[in-house]
Formats: sequence, structure tokens, C-alpha cells
Amino acid sequence: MSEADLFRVLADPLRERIVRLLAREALCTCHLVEETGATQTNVSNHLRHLRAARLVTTEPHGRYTYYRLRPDVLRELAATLTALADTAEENTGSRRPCP
Amino acid sequence: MSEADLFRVLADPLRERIVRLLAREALCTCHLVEETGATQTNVSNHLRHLRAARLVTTEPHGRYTYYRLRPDVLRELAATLTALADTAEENTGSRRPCP
DNA sequence: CGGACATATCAGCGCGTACTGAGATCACAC
DNA sequence: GTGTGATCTCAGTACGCGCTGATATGTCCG
Repeated sequence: MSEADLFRVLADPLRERIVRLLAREALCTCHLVEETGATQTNVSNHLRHLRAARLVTTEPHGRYTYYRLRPDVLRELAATLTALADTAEENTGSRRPCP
Repeated sequence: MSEADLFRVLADPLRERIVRLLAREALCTCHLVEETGATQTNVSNHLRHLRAARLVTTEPHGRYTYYRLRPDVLRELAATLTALADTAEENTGSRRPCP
């Protein structure tokens, strides 16, 4: 899973809301359905994408499934962006000549 | 322009390549067309999205238009991700009870 | 001025994907 | 076991978006 895929997963508005909710506390699907107002099927589909991107972990508790945000993946992505910003700042003023 | 929009702009593979190329040096459209192998129209359309997201700045030089990456926007986005990771790490162990 | 080149814009097509509804699976309570 | 509730998966639909081709604008050079 490359970084562009992580960006694509985070780009959806509903997934962004879910990520922000999960940053505060671990929630099960029913909580997310209640908080977002979206359909249970819809929430479950988005959670599948977040799982595939390894952005969340699942903790099955009986018939409830709790979801938790993974800080390490977010930090890796932040480090990638910072490295890009560093490279751009170092190379300020360098401009490839046009023929 | 919210953060989800920034993620959406960065999620495209061709735009990611353009961003990485622009991190190394300022390039004009013809360079990007040559480097990516994409159509001029296609590159120009993607540059429009990058401009709308304020991820790049333009420097018109005669008939050439140079594009440069903006490190500050990347740093803001990285800070948002880091803040999310911090929040998630602080609230490890807190779990809203299910009815 | 006229021709060539760099760039941007617009309309149209096609594919990916978000949302929906129905059905399947699993766990708990009785 | 049976019923209920939570969750997931699977088709199907609809809309957004990336790609293309043609066109417009603007700049340099002869």
C-alpha cells in the first residue's frame, strides 16, 4: 500500500470524520453509525478501506467490534510530507532551464 | 479548502509524481510533460488542481510557466496528521461503552 | 506581421467508487 | 433451539473524476 493509496483513503469526507472520531476514543460500529448518521452498510464499507490501509485496528468484543486508530501509520505519512517539504525548501532557487 | 481536499489532490498517482518532481527543483510544464510522459493537456489539468489546493506557486517566465512546491502547506498537513496521532496515542485505552 | 511553440480551457467519454438494499454470519439472551 | 441485534459481504446504481481531442490565448522569432 503506497502513500498515494493512504491519501486516497483519507480523502473521503466520511472517512475523515471516522478517523477524527476514532482519534478521541475507540468506538464500535454502532457508535460510528450513530455519530455520523450514515447507514450501517456505508460505515462498514468505509471501515473496510481503513482496515485495508492499516489505519485502524479491530478488537472484537463479543458481538461488538471496536475500532482504534493507529498513530504509527499517521506518523509515517506525516514524516513523508515533512521530508518533501524539507527537500523543497532546500532546493529553493534551483530551476531547470527551459530550451 | 479543507484537509480532505488536500488529501484528494495528493491521492492521484500522476499528481504525486509531479509533486515529487517539483520538490527537487522548479519545473515548467514542458519539463513535467517530458518527465511524466503524460499529455500536455493532462498535465495542465492536474496542475490546475495543485494550484487550487495552493500546493504549488506559478512563476510566469515569458511563454514558459514555472511551478514550485510550497513547503508550508505540506508542513501544515503534516502537523495535522501528527496532531491526530498524538490525540490517538493519548487516548489509548479509552473506549466508549456499548449499550 | 505571420508562424511556431508553450500553456490553458472546454466538451465528451469511460472507469472507478461511494452509496443503497438484500442477504449471510455470528454472538448473546431467553 | 429460537429470536434479536451487530456486523459483514455482495450486486446494483449513480455520480465524480481522470484522460483525450479540439480550441483559445499568449509569447517569442524570423
